[in-house]
Amino acid sequence: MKATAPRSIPTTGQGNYRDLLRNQPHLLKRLDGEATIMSCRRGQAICRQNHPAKHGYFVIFGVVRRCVLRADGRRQIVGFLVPGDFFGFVARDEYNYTAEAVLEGTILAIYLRRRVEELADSDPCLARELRQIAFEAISRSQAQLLILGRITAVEKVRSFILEMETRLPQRRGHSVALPVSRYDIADYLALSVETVSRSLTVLKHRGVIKFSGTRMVEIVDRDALEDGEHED
Amino acid sequence: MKATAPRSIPTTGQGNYRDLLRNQPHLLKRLDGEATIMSCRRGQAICRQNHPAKHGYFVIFGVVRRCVLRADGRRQIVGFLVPGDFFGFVARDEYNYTAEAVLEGTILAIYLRRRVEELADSDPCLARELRQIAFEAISRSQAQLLILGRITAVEKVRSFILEMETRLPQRRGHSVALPVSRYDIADYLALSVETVSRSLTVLKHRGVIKFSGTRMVEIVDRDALEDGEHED
DNA sequence: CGGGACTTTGAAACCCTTCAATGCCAGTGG
DNA sequence: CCACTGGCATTGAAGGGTTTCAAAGTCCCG
Repeated sequence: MKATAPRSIPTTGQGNYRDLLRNQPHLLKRLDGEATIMSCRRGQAICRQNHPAKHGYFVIFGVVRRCVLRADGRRQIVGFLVPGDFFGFVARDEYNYTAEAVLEGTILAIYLRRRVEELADSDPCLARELRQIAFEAISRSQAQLLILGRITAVEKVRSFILEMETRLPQRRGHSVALPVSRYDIADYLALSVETVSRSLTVLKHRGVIKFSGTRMVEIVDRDALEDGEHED
Repeated sequence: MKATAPRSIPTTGQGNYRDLLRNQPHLLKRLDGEATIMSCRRGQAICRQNHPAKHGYFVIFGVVRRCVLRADGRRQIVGFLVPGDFFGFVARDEYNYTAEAVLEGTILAIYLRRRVEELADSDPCLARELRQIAFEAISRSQAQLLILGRITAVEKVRSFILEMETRLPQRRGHSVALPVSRYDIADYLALSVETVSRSLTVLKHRGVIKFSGTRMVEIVDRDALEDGEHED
C-alpha cells in the first residue's frame, strides 16, 4: 500500500462556485437564485444536532457525513451525502443529526427552509420536488438499513464499495475513489476500524478488488463483489 | 412463561371501521372521504416489492411490517408501522419493500397516490402534510439505523422495547404488549431468534423487565432499560 | 525531520450464530 | 375428549466472527 488519496481536492481555481450549481441539473433548479453557496473545510460542521433547523442543503461537490453521537461516546454515521443529494429538510424544528464536510473544499448550496416552504405553497411543482427529495432520503436510509442488516463484516464492506461506486459521480473505469477514511467507514457500517481494514484485505487477497493507493479501489471481479460467491 | 398474547385481536364488533378513521386525528384528515377502509388477515400481504406503487396507506389499527427478501433467502424487516403511521408513499413507481399485516384484524385506510398527488397540487396545506408524512418516515428510518448500529444484542433488544413502548398507543401502566413474534424481532434487529430470546431472558434475570405472558413486558427498572447501566 | 492522523496486522477474549433438542400453546381431526 | 400437528419460544453446546488491546508501518504537513 503505497500512494494514498489526497486529503483535499483542489476546488475550482477561480472560486466561481455558483457556476457549478448552474451547470448541474437538480430538483430545486428554480431556487438557484435563492441559494447561498458555501465552501467547507475538512471536518467543518455544517449543521448541529439539536440546533434549530433553519436551512436545507444541496451537495454540489465533495462529501458530507451525517452523524449521531451516542451516550457511550461512540459516533455513528447515519448517512453520507454526495453531489446531487439534499439534506437538512427534517421533520422537526431541530436537526436530529450533525452534518460535517468530509472533504476539504466541499461545496454546498444553502436554502432557507422557511422561504422554500413558502414558495412551495404557491408552486405545486416545487412542492412535488420537495416531496421527491424527501422520498429519496427515505430510499437512501432504507439502503443503509439493508447494509447494516447484513451478517458478516465482509458483506457489509462489499455493499459499501458497491454503494459508493453507484452513488459517486467521479468514478472512471472500474475504479472507485473511497472518499472517506476507514474510521468513517467503520462508523457507517457499525464495525470496528480493524475489522473494516481486515475485510478490505480479505477482498484484496481473494482477487475481488485491487488497490492503487489506500483509498483507490479497483473492482476486479464484479460478480464476486455483487453476489458474494464465497457466501460470507 | 405461561400465558401468551392472543394471536388475533377482536376487531370492532360491527365492522364499522370508517368510524375508527373519523375518530382519529391524523394528517390526511381532509382525505377521509377519499379513503378506502380495509381489514387484513394475519400475514396478509398489503403491497409487494417491485409491484406498481399505486396506493398509499394509513394504519388505523394493528401492526404492519415492511420487509425485504435477501438473495440468500433471509428476510429483513425494515420497519414496523403502528396506528398513526403512513406508508407506501415511495420515490419510484414501484414499492421497494413488501408490507404485511402482523396482527389479525389490522385495519388500514387506503389512498390512491395519483389522486392524492393531484389534490396536493391545488391544496398547499395538503402538500405540506404529505411532506410531513415523508419526514416522519425518515425519522423512523434513522431511529432504526441507530438501533441496528448498536453493538450488543441486549442493547438492541433494550432499544426495541423502548421504541415499541414509545410508539404503541395501547400501553397501559408500565407494560408493553410486544405486537410481534420473536422471529419478527430478530429480523428487525438483524439477530437470530435465539439471541433475541436469550437477550430478553438476560433482561428478565437482571430485574429490568418482567413477563406476564410471552409478549407482555412490564418495565421494572426504566433507568436500566434506558441507560444500560451494565453497559452492554 | 518529527508529530499526528490514518492504516494494517497480530493475539486473546468475548459475543453471536448455528445446530440440536425440548417445551408450550392453539387449533384440528379422529 | 384427547392425541396430533404446526407455529412459536426457550435453552444448551460448539464453532466462528468481531471486538479489544497492542504495536508497528505509512503518509502528510508543518
